[in-house]
Amino acid sequence: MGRAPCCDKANVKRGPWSPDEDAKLKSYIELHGTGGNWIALPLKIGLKRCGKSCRLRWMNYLRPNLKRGAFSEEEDDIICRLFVSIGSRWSVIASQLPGRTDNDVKNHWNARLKKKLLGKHAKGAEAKGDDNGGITGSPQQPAPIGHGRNELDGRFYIDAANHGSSSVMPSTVPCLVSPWLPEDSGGQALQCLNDLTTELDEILRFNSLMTVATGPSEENVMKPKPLGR
DNA sequence: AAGCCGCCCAACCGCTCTTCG
DNA sequence: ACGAAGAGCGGTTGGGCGGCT
Repeated sequence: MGRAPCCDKANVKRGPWSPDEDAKLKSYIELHGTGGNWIALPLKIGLKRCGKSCRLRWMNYLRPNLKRGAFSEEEDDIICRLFVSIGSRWSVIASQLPGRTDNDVKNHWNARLKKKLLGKHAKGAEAKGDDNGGITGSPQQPAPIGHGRNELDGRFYIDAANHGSSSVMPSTVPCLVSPWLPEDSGGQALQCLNDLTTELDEILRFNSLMTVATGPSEENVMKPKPLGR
């Protein structure tokens, strides 16, 4: 027996949101908050939408202080660095980019940065005559670092950051990282990766402490340094 | 001008995790 | 301790749009 659906799909509107629906959702949440129950929210407002859909709309589009438009070079660097360190933990990566949502980051990665990364790597591999494409694992999925909830649950990295234990990096990492590093040997790549991982741990630990102490705030977010390319 | 193609973004789907009774 | 419900997350899809032929 499968899991029960979160809402009655027959009686729920799907597809793009109308300005009227946006206005209803926005004004209600600004006045009353979410009440901690997204499933009940559309009923209260009178929207024929799934609670999950409301949450998504609010988080990705209606929420205040969202940054729209093109990603800066600095943001690109941050995304690439974090992706190299923790894989496709978009919510974690987005938390380091004030005003950006996980969906934004994910879309940006899939649309641009992935190609940028793979493009650079392809060039490098070509030059070195790397018949494996230089990437350990699937050529379409080059960054399974620490990703996969069963094998190496993403929370491990957060826990490592919060508790100061060391991180584990699979042997795939140097191949993946190399496009974002200066021309180097494997040893330099590993050293650079270690620095990166340490920095990430510090950042995540810092942000975690600040969030606990003062609540989430843009000022409290510590950002990684731009990549030296 | 029209058709094709690729890019990009909003939204959906299905899964796991967390919380609560 | 256990199960159900809700929340959150990452992967995927579909459609609008602009550029190219």
